[in-house]
Amino acid sequence: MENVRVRIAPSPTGYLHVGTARTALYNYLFAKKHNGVFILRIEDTDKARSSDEMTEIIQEGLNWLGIEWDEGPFHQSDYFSHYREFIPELEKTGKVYKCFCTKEELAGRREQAIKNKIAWKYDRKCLALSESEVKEKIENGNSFVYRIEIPEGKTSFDDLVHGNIERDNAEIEDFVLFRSDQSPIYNFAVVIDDSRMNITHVIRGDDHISNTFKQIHIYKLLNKEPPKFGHMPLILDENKKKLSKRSGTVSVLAFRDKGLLPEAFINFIALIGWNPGNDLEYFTMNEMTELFSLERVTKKGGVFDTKKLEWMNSKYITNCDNNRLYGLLKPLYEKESIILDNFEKEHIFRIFDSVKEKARYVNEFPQLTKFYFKDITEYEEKGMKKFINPERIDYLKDIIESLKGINEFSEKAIEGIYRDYAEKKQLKGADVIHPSRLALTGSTVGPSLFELMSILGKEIVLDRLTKFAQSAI
RNA sequence: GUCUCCAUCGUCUAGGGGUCAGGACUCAGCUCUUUCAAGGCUGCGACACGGGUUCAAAUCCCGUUGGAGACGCCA
Repeated sequence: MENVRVRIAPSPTGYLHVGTARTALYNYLFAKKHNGVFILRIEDTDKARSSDEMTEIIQEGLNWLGIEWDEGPFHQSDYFSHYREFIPELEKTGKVYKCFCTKEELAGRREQAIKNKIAWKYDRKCLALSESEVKEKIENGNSFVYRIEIPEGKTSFDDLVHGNIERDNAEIEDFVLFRSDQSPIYNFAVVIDDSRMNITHVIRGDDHISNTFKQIHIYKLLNKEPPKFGHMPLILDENKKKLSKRSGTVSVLAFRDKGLLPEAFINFIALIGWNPGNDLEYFTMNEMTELFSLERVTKKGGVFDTKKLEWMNSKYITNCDNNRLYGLLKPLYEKESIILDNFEKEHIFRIFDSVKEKARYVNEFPQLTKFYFKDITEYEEKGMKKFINPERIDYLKDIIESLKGINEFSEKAIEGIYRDYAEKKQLKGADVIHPSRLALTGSTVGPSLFELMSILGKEIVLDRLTKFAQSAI
């Protein structure tokens, strides 16, 4: 494939939508795969709803995900005054006409049609206007929009994922091209932009299929060659509805803030609506680029399964480099008044390693590892009832004495003490381990006891254990 | 309502005339184990329905049903 040029054209609505992110990903992958160009274009025709800040948020989201664009961001609004330059050319075709129907009139007739159970479509009232009538209305200062006259026949295109899609033109209304203020309507602006930017493949969501028919008519009117179109299945919520704000979290950045790793998110989202054709489902962006093809995009809408996303994230966390985690987690720990820089990096890394495979979200780390940094003030009640009794406190006291004798406070040495003691006293390991865990972490769950003791260090361990033994009962 | 798209375990999906219909997430159980996870193993679990074509249909065709999307001077 030559000179592939693709784009995403999000409208800046305040956040980067999950669906937009996946569209961006597929476009990006497609471009990379074919050594093409991926363009970011901000669809900010609707001035009232757009701002620079929103545009930045979109870029921030894309950056976070590692989706890089080659050109842009371009702003549709920068080109705003140019669209109307097409009006004379359009009028010359004779396939565009002025419509003087007001919004109110239209709304009334539409309502009536619905009442009569007739499918509403613009009724071409103004197409019937004579030249003099048009002139008169203009002179009277009536405002008008431009509509396209859709010819009879059928419109079809060869969709890259669905195959041939056809629609009777009778189903397509004479839609508006320019508003009464001469600003272009979305479909027109898109065609002009895509055409100007030499977009070769328009890869977007299924919800644009009906727009595609309209856009094809605009291409025809302008005598331009339309690009290839590929419509991919929508991402659905748990109710199988198109993923929307109502569905819950749809903002990509919100997932970041929740503690997701971008690779996990990308990996997960790629798999809704595409697969490499084998059992592989854990891969990097580069691997994905190799594997990707439009032919393997599925047709059925896919549900966004948070459980699977969490599983994916936990896998990525387990494999995440400690240095990177450190950077990610530093601010999170600071919120808990824990300053990571006050400790040896090696020490911190051991702490990370001890909980890595438990975390589903990066943000869980501070809570999971709090006991390493702070004294224990509260002990889990259930655990106290279950594991603590006078006898066990006596065991603990014995163990404290033995622990004192260790020079190198290693996992192995510590385990030796516990095992020997349990054996000597004919106890189960659990009888001595659980109370210690409780004393050291305040909890019944956590990393391996011997590992966490070794990380904690002899001094703190003896201190906490002793305090506990003295005050627990 | 009209048009368009879609239809394999609860979810993501593989398979596209002959398969024990495979994998992953979830869930359950077992195992490992000092706990929780992780890991390993096992299990539950699907071709929407009805016709056709064919020796043979989850797979091809038609229909039905179901679901979704689009129907703005929004994008």
